[in-house]
Amino acid sequence: MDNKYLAQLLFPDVTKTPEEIEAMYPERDLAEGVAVSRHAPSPTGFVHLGNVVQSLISERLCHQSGGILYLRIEDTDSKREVKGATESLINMLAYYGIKFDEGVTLDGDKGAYGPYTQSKRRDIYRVYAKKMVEDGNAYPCFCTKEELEAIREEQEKEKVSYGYYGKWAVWRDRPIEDIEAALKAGKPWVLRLRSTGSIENKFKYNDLIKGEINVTENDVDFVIIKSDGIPPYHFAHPIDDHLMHTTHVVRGDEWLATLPLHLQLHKLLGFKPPKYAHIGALMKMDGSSKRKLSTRKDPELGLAFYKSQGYPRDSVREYVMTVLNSNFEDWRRANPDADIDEFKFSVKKLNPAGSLFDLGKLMDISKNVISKMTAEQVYEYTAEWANEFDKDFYDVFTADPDFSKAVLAIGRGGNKPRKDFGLWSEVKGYMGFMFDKYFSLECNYDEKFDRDSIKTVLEKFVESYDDGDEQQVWFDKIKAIASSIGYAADMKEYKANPDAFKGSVADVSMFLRLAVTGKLNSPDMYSVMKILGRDRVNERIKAMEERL
RNA sequence: GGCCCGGUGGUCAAGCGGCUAAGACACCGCCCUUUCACGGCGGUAACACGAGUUCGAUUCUCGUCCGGGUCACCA
Repeated sequence: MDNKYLAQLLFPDVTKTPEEIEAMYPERDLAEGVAVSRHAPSPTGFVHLGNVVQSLISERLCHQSGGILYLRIEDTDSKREVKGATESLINMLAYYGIKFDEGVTLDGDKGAYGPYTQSKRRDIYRVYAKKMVEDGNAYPCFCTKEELEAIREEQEKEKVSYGYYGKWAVWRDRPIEDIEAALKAGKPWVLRLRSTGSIENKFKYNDLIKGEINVTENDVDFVIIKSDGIPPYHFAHPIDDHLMHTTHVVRGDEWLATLPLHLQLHKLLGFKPPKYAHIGALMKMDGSSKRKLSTRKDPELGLAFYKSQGYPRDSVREYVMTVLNSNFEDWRRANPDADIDEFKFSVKKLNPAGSLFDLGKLMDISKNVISKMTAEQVYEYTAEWANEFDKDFYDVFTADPDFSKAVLAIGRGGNKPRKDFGLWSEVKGYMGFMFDKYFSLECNYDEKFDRDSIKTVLEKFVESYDDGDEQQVWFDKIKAIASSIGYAADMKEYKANPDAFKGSVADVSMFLRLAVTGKLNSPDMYSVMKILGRDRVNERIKAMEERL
């Protein structure tokens, strides 16, 4: 068959040559060993934690070596595309601190290797598709969906592996006349790879993460140009990554199965394949078994969820890092204040299996991250979060910034900061009582304390409270009250002989705490009262007296 | 089902032929404490199973089992 003739027949619109395209994508001027990688999601409208994991690995790989990271949008499947998805993708990745050097941005493409959106690269792909035909590496297939289904059914019956290969590849060796006739009849067609591989041939491949893996050559004539004229991922990937000079590809290990195909395509196109790093998928507990995190089934694990729950961006990053590199936590302990990017990330340390996502651990990390922030930072982040997700609280919280910041400053700083919350959404529960609007009694006094004692404590406190008192004076007064009603003023004394007292100064403090904050746990009472001011403190305590 | 990947405590995770098998989270105790916290100390708890190689296997090999992934004109 005359391949040139066939190529012209199939792609009469393609006039450019691969050489001309190549000329538009010159070698990058980078030192040897520098990584160029990309994050290449498809705009399905759902940003997953897996996106952060993947992009973070790529990002470290690139920036640690002084290389380039770019964002490419893989939208070759128009059916799956969701409007506005690209935008939210960009926003979300930016929110979590992934910095791209080039690629798609909110203001269009940035960089000299674009376009970075696959749907805009149709003409480029077709040049290579035409070349594939010219080289005898591809041919048109006019099978209908029904015919393909029939083939599959037959394969199921014969218990052979599925796919368009060997004798099942019915259009692979059709004479040119048949093709011309089908074309003339206006039948839709796809372009298929004329696979040169055989499942008899196995070879070893060295994956950056999985190490040496056994693979079998691909013998399936995969579709490389769909009937809409656009290539599927398999064909767009080698072309894009070659032209954009990608050196490292980080992707989920669901791609492992098609690695032979990708390698084959690179070879046929005359490209040098990038290094692949296949990472295990993030898992989730489903009943009693693990399963891959699914975009369909687990919307609650999308990034939008974390954001709306108020997980600090830095926490998510720290958490992902601990999952990726087990020595990260040790490093963090040794360098508590270092920038996360100073950590030496290593792909070799990546766990080849998928990890189960651990919300509890994330929360712990989050609490630590927040505990290291200044009151100012906590205020800003909380306000930012509340402004989007809890408007009511936002208004109250930001009405008097200094007041809020003063509350947030309690127990902050020093080397043993409080760790009360790990989510911005928890700030309201933590300090809401400081605002009359949210103040309420969340619990009540234990039955074991007699009401008269409580009442006496409250009364005496109001009588003596002066918000100008130094903390020591303030506490001495509380101690005095404790002693006066038979409660131990000194914890040591109380512990030594608990039966000699009705309770301790801790209990007395609790009486006051509940009255003033409505809770059993709260930041330091002295500071709380001082910020609240004498009037409001007395007001609340008196209100409590009346309830008793 | 075929093919591929994986299997250390509840979870994450060190370990690369010889260890009482790290550490972190969670959980449970105790201690510290001028309240609430923070913190400190300690505890429960694991090499899926069976062969083989070896003087010796969590580490190597094989089989079994289990889990996951993939078999599209989706990525």
